[in-house]
Amino acid sequence: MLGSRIMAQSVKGMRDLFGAELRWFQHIEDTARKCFERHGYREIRTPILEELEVFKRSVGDSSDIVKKEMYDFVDKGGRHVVMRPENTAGVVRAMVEHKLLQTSDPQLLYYIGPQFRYERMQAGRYRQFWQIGAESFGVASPESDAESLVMLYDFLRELGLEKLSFSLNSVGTPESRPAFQAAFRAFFAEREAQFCGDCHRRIEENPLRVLDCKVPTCQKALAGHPLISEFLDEASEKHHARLKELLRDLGVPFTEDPRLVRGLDYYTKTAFEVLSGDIGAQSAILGGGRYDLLVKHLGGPDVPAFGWAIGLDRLAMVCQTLRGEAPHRPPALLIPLGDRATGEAMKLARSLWAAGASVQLETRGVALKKAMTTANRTGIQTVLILGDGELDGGTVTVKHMATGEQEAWPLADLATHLKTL
RNA sequence: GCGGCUGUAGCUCAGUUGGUUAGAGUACUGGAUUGUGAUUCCAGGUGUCGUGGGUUCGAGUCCCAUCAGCCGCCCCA
Repeated sequence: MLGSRIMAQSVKGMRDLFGAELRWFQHIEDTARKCFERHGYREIRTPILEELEVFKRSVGDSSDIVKKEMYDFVDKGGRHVVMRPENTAGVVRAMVEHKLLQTSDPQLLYYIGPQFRYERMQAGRYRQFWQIGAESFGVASPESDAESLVMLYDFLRELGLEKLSFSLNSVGTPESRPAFQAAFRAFFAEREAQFCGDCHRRIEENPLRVLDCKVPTCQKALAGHPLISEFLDEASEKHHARLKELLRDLGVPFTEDPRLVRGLDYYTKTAFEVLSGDIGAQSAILGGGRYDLLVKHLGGPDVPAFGWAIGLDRLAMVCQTLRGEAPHRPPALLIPLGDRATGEAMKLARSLWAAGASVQLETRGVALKKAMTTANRTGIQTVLILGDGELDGGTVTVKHMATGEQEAWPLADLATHLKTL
């Protein structure tokens, strides 16, 4: 690299995770695993690269994701592959490929991993972003929707997000939707001139999204528009009514949003999302719903499914805003003083590690003052000082950084003491 | 993809109508205090002024391009 500099900069939209933010990621992931496993969900990990066709057939050709946001390329074997823009399609593909749905047993799965979309950068929107999601296959009942939503709700509460509320809607089925779409198109045609250019595009590609338009004149023109709920088939309607009843009984707060639609084409019946005001315009932190036809559509058996995905980057942002530092327990710092103690400290630390205690060992051989400064900066709460005096007495001097208090602990009790901190 | 804003020390920022040696706070390093941090005092280096080109006797400052980030839209997690 003579005469030139290495560009020390990550690729646009890609970022490094470390420090306080990564601690939130870790805490959220740990909490998710614990919550989901408790419900009987098991982890699945699918590849980042999938065949293009997987997303074309699941997410939908007309979606922005497939039309312009995918990292796709032709590999050396001539395969047109995509870095997954979401994880549901890959999970379904895996379930079908491994014939895991040739059973009447429900299959409950969750995933945690990076996803990729080529989008314009903005706060909370990255080109590599992380999602946590859960999918349940094989159960068509509203009880299944409710179980999944309760798990999600309890997970978010465990993270301390108690004020969030779900927006809920039913988008019906392919049988019920044409009637609604026809009515909606007719409604649109009557006042066509009042709608913006984007809406004219939407009415062709994905009519439901016209309901989402934020242009004030469009919202005005939408007054008295046909509601999806007026066109629902009986099964969808009963399903939706029962789900709402269950959620009320279970104390899961939700508001009905008859205009709620989702960007992915595969949803049927239940659709929901949660927004947060804490992250600017990038306000959707999670979304999901029922997708009873996707499995069959991807070549599998006719198996109903329900699932959702959370944006981990945005969730971490919300947690940081609401709660500041992620909960974490830094280890104690063991500082040896003098040659004799330096040798003994290593053995002592080893026995503490073996006993399951958390101890960081000061190995620089620096002055106590210097080591204390480091401890203070690192947020270490407990410092263990081991010098000649302590060695002779079979103790270690323990300093509690918050109070400045010191005491002598017998070496024999050290591990148990540390674990109760 | 569309519209707008910003880029100066590790961090937060100042820097006059272009003017010669680029500043403050904080953080950092050492000392006051050789076994005690966060407080106090003293001393010390903070830097391709995002990058490249242009205008000019002279550019952190003006112009163009480019890169990165931010805000709104679009979309979504």
